[in-house]
Amino acid sequence: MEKQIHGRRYEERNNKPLFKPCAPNSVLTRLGDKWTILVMSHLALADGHRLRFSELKQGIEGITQRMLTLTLRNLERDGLLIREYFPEVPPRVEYQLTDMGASMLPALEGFTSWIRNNWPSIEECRKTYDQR
Amino acid sequence: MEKQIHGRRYEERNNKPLFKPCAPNSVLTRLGDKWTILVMSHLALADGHRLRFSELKQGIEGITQRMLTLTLRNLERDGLLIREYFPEVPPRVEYQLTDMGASMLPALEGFTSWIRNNWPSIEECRKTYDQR
DNA sequence: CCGTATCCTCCGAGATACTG
DNA sequence: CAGTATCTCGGAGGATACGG
Repeated sequence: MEKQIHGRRYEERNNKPLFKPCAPNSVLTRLGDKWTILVMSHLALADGHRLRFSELKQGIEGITQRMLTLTLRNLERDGLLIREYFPEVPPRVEYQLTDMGASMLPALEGFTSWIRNNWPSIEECRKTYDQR
Repeated sequence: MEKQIHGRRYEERNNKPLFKPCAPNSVLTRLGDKWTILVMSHLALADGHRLRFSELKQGIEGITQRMLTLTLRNLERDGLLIREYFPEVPPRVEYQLTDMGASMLPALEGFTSWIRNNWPSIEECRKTYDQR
């Protein structure tokens, strides 16, 4: 029988729960990396108005060309944004969120506010734990 | 001036947004790793009833002693669970979520369901993208 | 039983340089 | 302008062995 706790599926074997790693976790993994949320937030702020590569780069402190490219490619691969290439000289490339991409950050907002509310406590716990 | 989009803070410089990496993102990073959510889910299922190290290990498919230990230590460090050591022979160690820990997965549930709803589409996009 | 100690491999991610 | 191509380093995470 398939059961769930807080949206996480698990099996029951010999009356004991069994949890398994699963692929959809890769979505959380991506969101947890250093740049993904910043890129998506910048695009969300543009709100349908497309942004150029250079605009994104300037709007995200410390990101390198390479990491921006990788982050954008991953998001494109997942269908969260659309890349549009204009073969001009010099070249121009514009990015915008897909509908699915635009729906992602709002869906995350509940948890974002949990983090904001609990962050001071977490930081405090880390300090306490680390001094020993 | 401090502004926000979907709970993400950013600055405004020369009328352009500027996003920066921030420390609270480490919470998402941890949740994105391979084992953290599985460990927390198992503890959440126990619902206040404490679990032994070996119970956790048996209930999470494929986890090694080392990774379970590391995951538990990180969660303890963040104040999300409590570790209780009983100096018996053989030794016994029990774990349970703190109140903050117990509130975490429910806060994440909205986004979990977003993932579940959009996962088929994401998988499809990846396949399409990968064949070229 | 509940870990720690080693060793190893792989990949994320930064720095830097080059190009259509 | 918007990228690749290399190189490098460190840390995540697995396998295995040992210890209180």
